[in-house]
Amino acid sequence: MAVDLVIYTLTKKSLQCLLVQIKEGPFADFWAFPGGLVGAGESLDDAAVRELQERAGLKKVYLEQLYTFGKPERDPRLRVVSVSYLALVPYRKVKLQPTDKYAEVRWFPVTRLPQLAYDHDQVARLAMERLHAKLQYTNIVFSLLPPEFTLGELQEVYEIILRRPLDRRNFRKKILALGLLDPLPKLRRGAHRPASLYAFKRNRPMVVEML
Amino acid sequence: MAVDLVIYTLTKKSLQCLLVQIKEGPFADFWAFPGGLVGAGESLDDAAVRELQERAGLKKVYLEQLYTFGKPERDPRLRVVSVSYLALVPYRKVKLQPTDKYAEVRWFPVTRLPQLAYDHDQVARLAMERLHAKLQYTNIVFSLLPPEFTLGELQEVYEIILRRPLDRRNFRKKILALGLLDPLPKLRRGAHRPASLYAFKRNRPMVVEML
DNA sequence: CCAAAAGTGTTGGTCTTACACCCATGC
DNA sequence: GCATGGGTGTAAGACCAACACTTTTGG
Repeated sequence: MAVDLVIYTLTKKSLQCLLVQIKEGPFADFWAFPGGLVGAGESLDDAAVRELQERAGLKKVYLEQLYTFGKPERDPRLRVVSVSYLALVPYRKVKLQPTDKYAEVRWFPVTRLPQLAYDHDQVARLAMERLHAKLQYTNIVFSLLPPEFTLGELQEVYEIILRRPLDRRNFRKKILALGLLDPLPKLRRGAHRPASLYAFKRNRPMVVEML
Repeated sequence: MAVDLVIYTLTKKSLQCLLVQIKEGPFADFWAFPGGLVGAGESLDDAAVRELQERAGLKKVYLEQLYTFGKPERDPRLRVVSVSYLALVPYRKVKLQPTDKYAEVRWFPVTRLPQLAYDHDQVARLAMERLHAKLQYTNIVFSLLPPEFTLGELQEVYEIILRRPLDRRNFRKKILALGLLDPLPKLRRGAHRPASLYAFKRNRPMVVEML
């Protein structure tokens, strides 16, 4: 009984996920999603939270169960049923934890994943599908963003994950009409015209037709 | 490691699910969703298919994984992680299989479920939510219907599961426009004006915006 | 002839999409 | 002054919801 975590974050204008390089066994040197066995007195959710903490030093981020993989042959050594989880973390808060459990731990853009161990290519596909879908009918995008952001940044997140351009005027109209955002009396100043900052009124997952 | 099945069917103008009455242990006499341990060399999906076969004498129906429940205390005797599945079966094809594993096995309308063992009330809630959602954006309704049906019957299925009335003209327009149905050169004759029969062109789950 | 379900179109409102120009700033 | 992203409105078409009468049959 194990959990595996697909941990997504946004950085360098791309969606990335955390992978670990396996040290030993038949999949040595392969990359995989981080995971580990579930403790005897531990719930699945607890195990996922713990794993997230051990890898990224984070608690209290968006975390949901994805799917359970249970083909007997998925791990050639012994039977391991694995419950996969999807996590969304804001890049700024992540502190990758040093560990000798793995040869390496690092972020990969989801468009350039290496070959994955076990059945983790299936996991990767499922996680992306789920993320796509949930982005459109829930507000979970907040968990990838810093507390304050511009509408341009918000739109950029959608464009990166959905891989399609959105019309700026329509996007702003739609999002503002939902009334999920508080306009802040501040501006983000940068190289160009300053942009108003916004914050989510509620940082709690809700189902809302976003697009 | 166990699987539990929420098996839905339609009969007597209501949505019903199959429950079993537990014989022994702390939940003796309680009703629960049928389920059982996963065999050593068996995949989760295979275990679910087997369980469906053992209870309802059915293969090849719609079956999907729902969610995995893994709180250590969910079964007070020993830790059992349970993977729940959702199945949709056409009532006419079901042959409830005799068994002495349970005190009783029978259909309950989903609106009148008894108190359930373990965490099966959660399972019941989740299964209903999933069914509601999937009915609207996939064509899985075909798995609850006989091969030939009238538009009135199809509409009735939606009304029963979604628990809201639909406008007949709009419903027909929408469904026919999707082009998923073949009109058959036959009529269903009954007490009143005969209705044309239809069949799904493809009996394979697909994502389609049905409503 | 009556009850019951089948069948059928139109309209108004809402929602979605497409589209172009000026603005504020840093360099 | 120019390059860059910020900010804004409108019009056409698609889609959706509401609505009532006639037909066909069995009993």
